[in-house]
Amino acid sequence: MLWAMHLKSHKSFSLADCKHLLEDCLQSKSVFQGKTVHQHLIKNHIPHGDDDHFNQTIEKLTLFYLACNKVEYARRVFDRSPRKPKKVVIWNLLIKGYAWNGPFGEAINFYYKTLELGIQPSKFTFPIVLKACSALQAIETGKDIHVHAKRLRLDSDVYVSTALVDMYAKCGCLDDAETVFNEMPHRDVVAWNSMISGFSLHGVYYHDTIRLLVRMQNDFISPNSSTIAAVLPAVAQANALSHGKAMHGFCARRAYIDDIIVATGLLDMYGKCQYMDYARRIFDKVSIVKNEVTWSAMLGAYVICDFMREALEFFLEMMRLKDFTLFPTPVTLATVLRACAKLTDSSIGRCIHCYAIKSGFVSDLMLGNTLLSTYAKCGVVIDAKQFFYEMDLKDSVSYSAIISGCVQNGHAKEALRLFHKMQLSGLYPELATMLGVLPACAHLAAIQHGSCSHCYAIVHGLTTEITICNALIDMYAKCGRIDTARRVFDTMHKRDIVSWNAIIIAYGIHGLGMEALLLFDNMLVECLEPDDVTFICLLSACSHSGLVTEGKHWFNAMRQDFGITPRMEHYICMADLLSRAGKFEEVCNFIEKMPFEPDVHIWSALLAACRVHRNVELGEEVSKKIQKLGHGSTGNFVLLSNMYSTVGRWDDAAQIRILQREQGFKKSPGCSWIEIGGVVHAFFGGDRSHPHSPQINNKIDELLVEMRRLGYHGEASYVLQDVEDEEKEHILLYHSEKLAIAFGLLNLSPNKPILVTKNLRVCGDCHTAIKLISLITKRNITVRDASRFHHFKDGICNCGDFW
DNA sequence: CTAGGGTTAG
Repeated sequence: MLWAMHLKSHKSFSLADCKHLLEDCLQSKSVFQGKTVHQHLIKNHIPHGDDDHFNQTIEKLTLFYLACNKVEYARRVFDRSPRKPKKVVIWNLLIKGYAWNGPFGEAINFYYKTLELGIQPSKFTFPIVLKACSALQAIETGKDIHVHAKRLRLDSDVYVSTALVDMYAKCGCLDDAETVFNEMPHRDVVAWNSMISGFSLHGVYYHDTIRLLVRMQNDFISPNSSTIAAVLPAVAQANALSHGKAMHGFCARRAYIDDIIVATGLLDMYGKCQYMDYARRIFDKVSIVKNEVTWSAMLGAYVICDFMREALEFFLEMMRLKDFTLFPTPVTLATVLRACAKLTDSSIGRCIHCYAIKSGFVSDLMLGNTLLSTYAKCGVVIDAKQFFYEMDLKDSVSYSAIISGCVQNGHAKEALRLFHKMQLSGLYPELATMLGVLPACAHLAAIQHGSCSHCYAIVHGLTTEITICNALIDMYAKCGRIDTARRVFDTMHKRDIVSWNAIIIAYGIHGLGMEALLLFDNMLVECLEPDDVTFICLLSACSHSGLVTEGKHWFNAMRQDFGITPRMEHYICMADLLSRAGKFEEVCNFIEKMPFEPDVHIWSALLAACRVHRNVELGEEVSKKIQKLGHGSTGNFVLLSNMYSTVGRWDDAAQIRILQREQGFKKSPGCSWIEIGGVVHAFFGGDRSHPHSPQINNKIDELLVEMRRLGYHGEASYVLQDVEDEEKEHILLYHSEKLAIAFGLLNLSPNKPILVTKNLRVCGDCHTAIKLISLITKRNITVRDASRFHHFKDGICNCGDFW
């Protein structure tokens, strides 16, 4: 009313009018009207009023803008007014505005500005500004402010000291938090809650959290619902079901269960402890209104407990609810996406993506990162990459996700490129980043990148993490440095089952089966329970070293002595072990007695052995079975065709190749690579694209002369094309592994070992040739192929010519 | 109160 009157009369407002108007604005929250009054005040009244008037007016304006959630306007009150208010209450208001809604740095800036102006902070200033410190994890600033509080003797105030405890705890400085906490003259429930939630937040301190909870009760302070809500996530993470149940009982007695936050916490705890029924019962029984967090937690419980169908149905149920106060949030969507990733169903993922776009959530960083990793986990790495490039805000999680996504889908080189890009963009690699980078180095056998990553991990204190060491063991082993892998293993102060599995298979792929068995014995001596993966590692190690008796023994023992039922993978290892050893009758019996239908991998293992042992009849039979299963793969066509060529049945070999082409299977080209000076050089068969190609070919010709003298003639059977023998030798000479080795001989000093990596299995002719090259050049040559390491030395390969 | 990236085997 007043407002309209004045607008019509074109009269200017008096100071009293302004105050009235501001009250009015505070009620209606009309920013526009408030701004008009603000401008008027600056023009006409603020410069002339006395201090009291000035302070009152500024306080009202600030309050008004903050009530409208307009911190930036509130700030303008300060910036534009001709003098600065001297009352700390007013400054506290603005600091509070920033400390609650950000940008948090401004809260700290304004705090220091009050100091500059000689205004003494009050006991209300400290809790506010400390909140901003914890939001920014600005521990140094927090400590500085702690000193100020001490100087003013405000640090013993219960509000201030609780805020200090909270700040230290949230910044991870639990020792400092506890010191302040212990020095408090008396502690109320809020102080206890700050301390407890600090420990609870950093999930690793579960026992300290519980210890505090007990201490709290000894102090005759009873936990309230906030205490329980703070502790439950830690209980959930620690999978401490018995504690969780006790808390459930406690909550029921105190009727805390009617608090939706507590109920959600309990539900989530049961879900994470795999107690689906209890979780659902809480969800159904809750008498108060459930919010979107409760729904998301329930959805998460379904996903964790592996009830995927139910999870998706539950999500649809939530979408169908005709409740306009309940919508899926980014967290809900991220949880459904986890279900998609587990189901490897990218089509549902795409639907969620669409929904996210429609509801304006795509720019949510957490959701974006989940979406990105879902695409990668579903194997559609192209979509993952596209989404990654289109994200306008990326953090280290985004990079970690795309790096792992690339590695898991076989794009290791791309992963290293992205890692480099990440560093250029000023983001710091974290634990999870390195857990993506190290497997990339392992895949590429890029030892220089690998050891650089190792250095990075040491400098950043990551080598205390078991997971990092496990990845390092694998990386060194796959880069041919079995000794370094062992050193990492030996110097770990704590090992888990993955560490043992990694080192066992490391020896396995290097053809050191006896060492692998010895390590397995050590593991049993240390009273560590082997798991199903351990036996896959062990059996595969036996297979690579032809340890048939030992393999059979442990295969039987795993069920009888360790209570582990063999999975398909274990049967595949056994089929591989027996057939490599040429025990065809035994392997056929073994397959017949399997408790499930043999899959394509079983037959592939057998087919590969048929080629090595030239067992054509069985090979043909096996190949028919593979065809029947409809799982023909390029590798199997190649094996069969190679087998026919080996025995000189060229027509049949050609027939298979035609069939392969008809069915649309392309042989992936053989590719070998070698890392020199941190650069990975890759070669394809007959490749002349490398700048040093002439020198490489000269080197091969030079070697050929000596190899011929030692009786080498190209093993024509390894050439797929039906061409003249002389030409065959020519094709064989420029196989990718030979090119890479020649390049290594040219570029590495004689005392350095040569490591070449190949994407497929090494070809038989190359195997013979490399043995001779190791003899002629007196060099140790290592070739890592798709399944294992071949160490060539003095004309012998440690695989014993079986691979 | 719910929530993103992650080591071993085939």
